[in-house]
Parts: sequence; structure tokens; C-alpha cells
Amino acid sequence: MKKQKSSPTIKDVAEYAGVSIKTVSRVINDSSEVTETTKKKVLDAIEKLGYRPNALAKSLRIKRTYTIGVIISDIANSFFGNVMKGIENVAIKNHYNIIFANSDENIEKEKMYYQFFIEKQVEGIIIIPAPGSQSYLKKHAGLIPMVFVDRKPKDWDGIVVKVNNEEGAYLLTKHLIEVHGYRSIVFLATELDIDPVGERFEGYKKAMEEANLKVRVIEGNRTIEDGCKAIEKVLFSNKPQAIFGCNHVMTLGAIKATKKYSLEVPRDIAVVGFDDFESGDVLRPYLTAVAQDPYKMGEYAAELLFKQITKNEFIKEKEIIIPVELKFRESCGCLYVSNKVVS
Amino acid sequence: MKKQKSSPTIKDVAEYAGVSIKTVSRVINDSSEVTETTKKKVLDAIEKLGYRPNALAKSLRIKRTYTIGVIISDIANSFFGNVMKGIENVAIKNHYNIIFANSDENIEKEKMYYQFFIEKQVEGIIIIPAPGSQSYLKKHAGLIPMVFVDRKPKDWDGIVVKVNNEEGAYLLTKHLIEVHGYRSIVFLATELDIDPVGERFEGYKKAMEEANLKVRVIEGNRTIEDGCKAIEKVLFSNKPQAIFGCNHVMTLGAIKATKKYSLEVPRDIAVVGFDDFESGDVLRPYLTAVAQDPYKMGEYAAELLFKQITKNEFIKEKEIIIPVELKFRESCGCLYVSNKVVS
DNA sequence: CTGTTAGCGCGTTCAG
DNA sequence: CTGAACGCGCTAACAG
Repeated sequence: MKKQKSSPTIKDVAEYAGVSIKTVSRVINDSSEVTETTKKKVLDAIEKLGYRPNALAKSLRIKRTYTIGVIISDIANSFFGNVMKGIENVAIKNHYNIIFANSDENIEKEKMYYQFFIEKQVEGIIIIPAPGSQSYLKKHAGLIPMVFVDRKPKDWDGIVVKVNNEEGAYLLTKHLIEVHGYRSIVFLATELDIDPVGERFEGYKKAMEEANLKVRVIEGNRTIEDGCKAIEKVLFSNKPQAIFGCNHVMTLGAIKATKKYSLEVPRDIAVVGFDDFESGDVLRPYLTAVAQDPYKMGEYAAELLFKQITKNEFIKEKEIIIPVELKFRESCGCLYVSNKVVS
Repeated sequence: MKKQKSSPTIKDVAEYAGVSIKTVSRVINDSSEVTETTKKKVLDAIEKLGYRPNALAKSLRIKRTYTIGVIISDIANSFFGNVMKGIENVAIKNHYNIIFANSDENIEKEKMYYQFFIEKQVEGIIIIPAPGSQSYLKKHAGLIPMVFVDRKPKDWDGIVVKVNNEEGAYLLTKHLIEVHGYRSIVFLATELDIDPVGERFEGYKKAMEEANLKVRVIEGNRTIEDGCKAIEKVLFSNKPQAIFGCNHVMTLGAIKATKKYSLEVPRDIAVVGFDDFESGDVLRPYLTAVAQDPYKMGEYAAELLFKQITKNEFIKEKEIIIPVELKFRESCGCLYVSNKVVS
């Protein structure tokens, strides 16, 4: 008969050390008020038995899990990977662990994970909301601290850490119009009902309308290939002078389309976008873009969450805006030489 | 006096519905063997009270947490983001949640998270090992199913899902030598004691030595800027004909260095590397690289883990090799036109 | 088909 | 300074 090898409990340690359970508990947690000799005995027993406290039992008892839940809309996207890294950094500083979820931009998956997280007794939740309605949150309103990142939830009034999408897009579009004199500019969107995409469109639209120019949007869906296909169509019938990609994937899609038909950026057509990325400053054309700082966004969001969890603080501001930075490089038509030592 | 608003328990539900605790438990779990009417009463009570089962208490009782732990070495790296996505995909299919950790390539952090995971009673662990020794695992040897990804752990004999780094680097180096006739090729490494980097170096070395060429390595550390600085130094004193970047960051660093001194890739110098990335096929120079499939690696690793967890299967193979794919584009000197419709 | 009772491993009164 | 007993919320015998 094979005896089930189960891990030693605090009781085993107590027996082995010849002390009571409480004493062991003290050594592990308080570490004070215990004689040095008995403390040593207990530590030896723990070592010998390979004892590890059971966090489940402890959490059940003290009603704290030291765990937060994080729902990311797409972890393969390096933008969100950086958000995650920022969150992790402040979580571990607060001695908290993270239960992770990838919603895949699917609201049903997000909802399911939210339920799991509640059942697992997380002490706070950070969400990058998927498109759709977050009204499922109403059921347990105010039950648990939450912070949203990058996008404002829909049908739910929550704290959100984001950038000024409208302003960023407005300024970059204005640059295209005023500095380079472009008059036909296409906005390449993914889905306009994703919060930041819509806001970026609004910024683009505002700049266009102020200059009495015609607004043109194309929805390009999610992948580089999708964006490429969407742009191909406008390259012949009514070729614009510039394309504004709503995120880095769409921007790359647009550039890919120009390459496909041997158009050169920015000579034949300009391409700019939201989101900077690591090769934007290295490969050609050097990308003109609105740069965000996702790592900082993650950190900030986590800090707001822990203010609620550990200090029980009430957060008045509902929207925290992290500044963007405009990177003027060559894909808009500017002259860019900062990479070079000699010209 | 503020009454602590704690969530309702199964007992509250039972009382509200006028049945016993066990009946409620049955409705939640078995869902069988219960009269329709009482079932309805219980469901109503659950709805009314906003009851959510406490997974902690359940786990403590049944000794299963339906949770695995994942330690990623750097989640901001999109390669590992894709690994993570693959893991998540099969985890949720098995109805498992993930506790996430980012080790930041720091072995001490990895070790600390491993301890946390054990205390939180995870049923399995996936690790992308940080450089250093994984000997800390010996303490609780065989306690829990584990799978490693991308890199073999050190001082520990574990199952690892990886690619054939040596062969990939060997074939690409051979291509450089035989097709393009380059004779001076520099290998730009991060840290040679990171398992795959060392293996890639071996592949490069083998190809060089077979052709009686001189092996040259530079260690470039972690960022694009680091790689750039490291390459700058060899651009004047003894300029090589080609550079082999050990990963996509070093490859970009090398290209950045060439740009800085107005060298054109591949006309003045060729640059190739390990790891393909999303803009490698879109921006110039189109990158020649050894492409891995990180998503698949994550999926595979998770599948191996769940074979151990849910089917108690013993995994004989210690090394699972996912095939790589060589992408011959233009940065090596090849003619690349696949992107274009007309030439 | 349903109710009672005893733990899961730990922290914490309340005595000693 | 230490030990026994209880309970966190839930499931699993074992009865009824």
C-alpha cells in the first residue's frame, strides 16, 4: 500500500520539536516573545521536515490572501507586457502575488475570470477592459478595489489610468497638416468602439475639421495583415497623402501595404501612428509616432490599487492621465538624423 | 459602529433557503440528486444573497487549487508574452488559473516566487529559468510537476521545451559563409551562460570552425543600446562582413550601430539574428533570422504539465524540441521580394 | 433524497 | 512565556 506523501503541517513540526502549535506559529509569524533555545528547536524541526506553511489555510483564517487579480486583454502585445511588468513590480514590493488572466479581447472571458478572481478571494483587481460592456460588475458593486488601465470600462464608473489619446492624435494630425501640408489623411482604426481608438479618432477628426479637411476612416481589424489589406484598397482609387495608424499594429500594416506596391514612405506616402515600439527608432522608415509609457501606466495603476487595499484610501480622481510624447522621426516626412554621428 | 460587511457563506444560503448546508453544496457541485423545487429555492437564495463560493475553503478541503504557477524571466519581452499566451490558453481549457511571476532574469526573485507558489499550493509550475543555478529545487525534489521553457535549468534535471538553438545558428551561419561568402562574422551575445545563447554560440562556432574561420564573440548585455555600443567598437578597428545577433534585441542593437555610422545593411555589412519579430517583415532592412514559435512553445509546455497534473502521466523525454524556421530576407544580402506584388 | 458531524491547516482567544 | 480548544468556509462520510 502506497502511503500518500502529504506535506508536513504545523502540527507535525510542533510534535517533532516537542512544543505546542502556538509556539511554532509564533516563530513563523511574530518571531518575537520566544526563547532563543525553543526558537532554534522549532527552526530545526522546520528544516528537518521540510515544512512550508499552507498559505490557503492561513488566508482562510486571517481573511487576507495577499493576492491581486490582473486581466490583460492581450499579453502577446508588448505594450500590455510592459503594463504587466509595471504592475508586477509594485505588487511584489507590497508582498502581493498576482493571479493572471488573458481575456483575448473577449468580454465573456473577462467576465468569467472576474468570477474566478472573486472566488479566489483576491484583494483587488486590475483590468484592461475588453470591448463590450462591463456591466457585469454591477452585481457586486464596490465589493473590491479595482483599477482599469488604458481603456475606460463601459457602463461602469471606475478608476482608469490612461493617456490623453485625443490630444496625442490631435497634435500629430495637426503636425501632418501644418508642417507637411498634407490635405488627405486616412485614419486606420481597429475597432472604433474600443475606448482609446475612438478617442484617437476624435483627435484626428478635430484636427481635420479645424482645417476643413475631409475625414476618412477605415476599420482594419486586429492583425498587421488585416491593416495591410484595408489600406491596399485606398492605394489606387483615391490615394491619400498620409495614413494615421491607430496603434502600432495598424501602422505596420499600413507600411506593409505601401511596400507591397513599391511605394516609398514618406516620399510617396506618409505613415504615422499611435504607439512607439522598439524597432521604430532602428529600422526604416524611422517611425513618427505618439509614444506612451506602458510600464509607468502599470506601476501607477498598481499604486492606486494598493492605496485602496492597504491604506483603505478613497481615490477621488476617476481618470489619471499619463502624458504622451510625440516622436518626430522620418515616416511623416521630417528629416531625422539623431541616430547618426556624422551626416 | 460599522458592521463589517463580509460575504455570505454557504451557511447563510442554507438558512435563507431553509435547507441544510449539504444540499446547497450539492446544488453548487454535483447538481444531481436534488429535487427541482429545492434546487430552485437554493438558486434563488444564492441569487438574492449574492453568494459566491469561497475557493480557498474549498481548496483547503479537497486539496486541489486548480492553479498553476508561471515564472517568466521578462514579460515585457514579446517573445515571452507569446509563451505566456500559449500557457494561458491551455490552462483555461483545463479550468486552471495561473499565478504569475516576473523574475526579471534574477535568480533570487525566481527562488522567492517558487517558495510563494509552493505555499499557495499550486499544482504545477512552469519556469523560464533565470541565469544562475536552479539547485534550490533540490530541497523539495519531485514534490510537484514542473516544466521549463526556452532554457534548460542549471544543476537540476527537468523537462524543458525549447528549440534547436545550435542547429538554427549553425544553419544560418553556414548560409552566411556558403551563400554570401562572408569570412569575418561576429557573434553578438547577451550573456553566454544563458542556456540558449550559449547553444546558439556553439552553432555559430561549429559553422565557423568547419570553414576554418576565426570565431569572434562580443558580449552586448541586455538592451538595444547595449548591443549598439558593443558593436560600435568593432566597426572601425576591424570591421566584420556580417554580425549574428543572439536574439532580436541584440540584432536591433547591431543594426542601430550600423545606422549610426551611415553603414547600409546589407550593402556595407550584413546583420542577421535569432528571433523573428513582427516588424522584421515590414520595416527595412527586412530581417534574415531564425524564427521560433513562442506561442506553440507555451502551449506545449502547458500540455506537458497538465499531463502530469491531471493524468498523473510520467514524461520520459527530458527535452522537447520545437522546430525553428529560417527566414531568408534581405539583411543577409539575399534578394527579397515576397512583399511586393510587382517589381 | 436530505441532514449531521468531523475535519482540511492555521491563527487566536483564554487559561495556565 | 506556553498549551488546549475553537472556528475560518467548505466537502465527505455516515446516517436517516
